[in-house]
Amino acid sequence: MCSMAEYNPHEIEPRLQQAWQAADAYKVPNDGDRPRKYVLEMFPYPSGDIHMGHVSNYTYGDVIARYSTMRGFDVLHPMGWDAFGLPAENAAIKRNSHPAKWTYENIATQQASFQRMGFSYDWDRKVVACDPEYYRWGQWLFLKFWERGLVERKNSPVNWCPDCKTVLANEQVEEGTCWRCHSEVEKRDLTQWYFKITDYAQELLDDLDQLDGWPERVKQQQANWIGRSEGAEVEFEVVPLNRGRVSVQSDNELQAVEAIEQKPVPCSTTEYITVFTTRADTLFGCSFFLLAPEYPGLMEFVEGAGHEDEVRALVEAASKVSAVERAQGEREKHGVFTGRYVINPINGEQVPVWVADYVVADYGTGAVMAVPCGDQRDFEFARKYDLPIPPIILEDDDPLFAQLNGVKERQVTSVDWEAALEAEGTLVQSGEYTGMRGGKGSEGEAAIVAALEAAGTGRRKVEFRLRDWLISRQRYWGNPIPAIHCEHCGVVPVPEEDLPVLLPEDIDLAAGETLATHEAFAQCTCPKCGAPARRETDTMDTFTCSSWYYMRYTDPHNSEAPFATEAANAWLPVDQYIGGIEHAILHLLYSRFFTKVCRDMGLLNFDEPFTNLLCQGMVLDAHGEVMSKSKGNVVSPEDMIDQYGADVVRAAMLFLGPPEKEKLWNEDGLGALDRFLRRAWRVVHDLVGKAGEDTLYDEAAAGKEGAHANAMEMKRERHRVAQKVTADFDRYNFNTALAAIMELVNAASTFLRLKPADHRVNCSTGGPLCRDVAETIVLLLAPIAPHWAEELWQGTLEHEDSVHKQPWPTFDPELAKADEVELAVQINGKVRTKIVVAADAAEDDIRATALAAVEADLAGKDVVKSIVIPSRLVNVVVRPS
RNA sequence: GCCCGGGUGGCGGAAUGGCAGACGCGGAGGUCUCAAAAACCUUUGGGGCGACCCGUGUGGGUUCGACUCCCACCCCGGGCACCA
Repeated sequence: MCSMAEYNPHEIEPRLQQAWQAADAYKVPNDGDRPRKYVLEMFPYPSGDIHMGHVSNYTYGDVIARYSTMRGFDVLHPMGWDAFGLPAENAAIKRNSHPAKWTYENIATQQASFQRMGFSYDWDRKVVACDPEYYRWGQWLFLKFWERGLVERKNSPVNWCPDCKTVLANEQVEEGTCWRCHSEVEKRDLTQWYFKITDYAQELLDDLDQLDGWPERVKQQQANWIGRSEGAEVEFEVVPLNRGRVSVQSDNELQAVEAIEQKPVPCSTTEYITVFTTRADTLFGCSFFLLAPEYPGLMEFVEGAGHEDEVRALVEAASKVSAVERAQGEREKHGVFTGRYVINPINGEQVPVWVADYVVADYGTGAVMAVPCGDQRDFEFARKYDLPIPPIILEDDDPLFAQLNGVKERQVTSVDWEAALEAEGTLVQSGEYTGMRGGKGSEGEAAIVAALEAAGTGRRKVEFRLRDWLISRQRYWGNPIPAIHCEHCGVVPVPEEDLPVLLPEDIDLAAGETLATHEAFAQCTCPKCGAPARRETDTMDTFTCSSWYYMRYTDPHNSEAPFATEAANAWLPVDQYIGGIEHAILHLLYSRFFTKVCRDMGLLNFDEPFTNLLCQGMVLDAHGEVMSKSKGNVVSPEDMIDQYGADVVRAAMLFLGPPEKEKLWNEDGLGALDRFLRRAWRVVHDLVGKAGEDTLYDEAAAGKEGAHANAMEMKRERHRVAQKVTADFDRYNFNTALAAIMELVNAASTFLRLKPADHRVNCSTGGPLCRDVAETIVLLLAPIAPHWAEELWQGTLEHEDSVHKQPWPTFDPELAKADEVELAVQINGKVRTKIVVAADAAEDDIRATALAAVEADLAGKDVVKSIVIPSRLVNVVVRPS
């Protein structure tokens, strides 16, 4: 008997990592003959050292990848870096250095940490987004998108971050602040580049239904963000200024009439203003009409109507409201009358046009028909400015309903309600539609839309909240947009053969130099006419880089195309994607969009990039607080590896709880899992008879009898646990899988202790049961503690090959079952006693045994019935006799 | 306001409608030791000497039986939000 080596991760881990690297252990071919599985974790931003979020995310991915390999798959498990972006640029400016230097240094640091963690990546497929060999294909895709009409350059109000000195996409504004630096964003009118993601809005929404493997909340968030509304657009004819109004009903209108008389009548170019509404059923209740302060051509529209000054003042005031304030929700509404009128197409009524700051300019048409009786916002506005609130929809128990039920013409012109009726109701004072049900998608709505369609003044319309994706950034460290501005030819794409447009390396960012001021970069010739021209100096949003990197991994060295369609279709879609919930909208939505466009280009043959999505919960400190430098509660993965080794860190992370839940990091877990791996290490040694002198057998406690029973129990436990762990791995419950492995180790430990001395000889010289238990423990732990398992497999268990190339342990469900089972016996659902019966006992026998066991409790009661649940319990239902 | 999650011991967390609290942390007691660490053993939801009683956010319901399903409410977390 040789002496047992102590578990020493600090010696084992570096040695095995080198061995794996030397053997290219995790390289996967594109043309393997095993079934394929693509396991992918969201690639990191190289922001510095790795943190606990990385440890969590990539440990899950690694365990799933290793498990999948053992289950017989060729597993694609790559890693790369999302390397463009502002943090690198800011760090470079601060240190008077270059973003590339900072980025590549951090990549080296992170890669070393990942290797120390024992992650099984195919490093041959490493993708770095700021590498020209990668970003040239991002430019190529941009050109292809452009050819397909999915690139647009337009002027509109955009979100500008004054700190980051760049524009932001809608998705990158959080409560009116920049998602990175949380400075307040400003609205600016700028000409920018867009990807027309809205062309895919409907499909992006519909296909969420295909994503059975995605968390419900992520799909919900995307659906919310896309924000589909079914309704109708309705055209309101604009009353020309010179026609004016005949009757005057309010002071506001009186002012309007006076104004018209004083001013020359301009020639109106706008004949109709279109609105979008989901409540066409309430059209008869439209008593005023609203335009957003940012409504295009607003000032021309009000010119000459006598209220220009008020309108201008309101527009100015609205523009000063900060995005943060705007995001704060319910605010006091402000508006002014414009002096103009439009005609309600359903009843020919002229209604006054107001400008109101609660109308959102970039949703629908920026114009709204106001129905104060049916919309709370319009109601509040009408109250504030003393505008009429004609009732056209009522609940049947409304006192007014008795009076207006069936009344088609307007009798009541305004009501004095507390709030609008936004629910369903019956239409009144609504002409021929009176008496119909009103509400979203109601009978009344359908009838009125049909009438508008017949009259040509309205039609069905679907609106989306989703805006086009603003992709241009006024920053250096990004992928240059491959476009050229020519005085003669306009905006021209860079010819494909000229790609990549290389990001110049010589730039002095600290001195304020930008691509726009970098003349050597900006000056070029027009590819169409050859005249001197200027290059586009904006770069692309980094999210364009992360929208297709998972495609590149399938064919990372391709110099002819972003990837070979064959390779991509063979591996993709990603079978298991793993990442943080913070990307629920941004990255996941953009990637879905890219996939659909690439499909339409014929590059891919599937609709959705990620079949299954695991959103891991955040790692918080022991008190549930987010870890941050400012709070000083950040723990360093490197320090933990130094102290305990990677396998302990991995196991401790997994043991915290189920992956999708938030995890409270507790240092005690490291000690616990360190103890466990050491204990399991000793048990494996003991099982195969390599126990040292120091191994403690409790000879006194060892029973003289029952050795056979103990062995049977050990065997049962081995099969039960293998079955349980397999099921837990399949549903990614690694915490309970670990708990089950602990039970197996505990059982083996007990088995060794209780085993009579003469049996010990049998087992300790490699008895088949002990060896099977030892190998099962090692194989079950192999995905979680890869170094620990490899050392035991190749060292203690003396196998040639790697444990990570072994098939996953099998189990026999029959052997996992006990011969005898304990059942609870309940009376009326309360446990009274327990009985032990044969596992395959007949139901009637169980019932008889149970009834006999509780006989004393049944005195004076009638047994109504008894329910037998095999292997669980017997419930005797009684009633007093 | 609308839409998703989630409330279980001192703590992290387990439980296809079937004995609530697996596994681990922490606590208590013990073995070994001159002592300590390590390791190992016993014990540990609350109450009661005890037979027993009470316990999964609250209140109802369905069921032989509910942490689990249904209804209402409270609290916590997240998303959207003046989106017509």
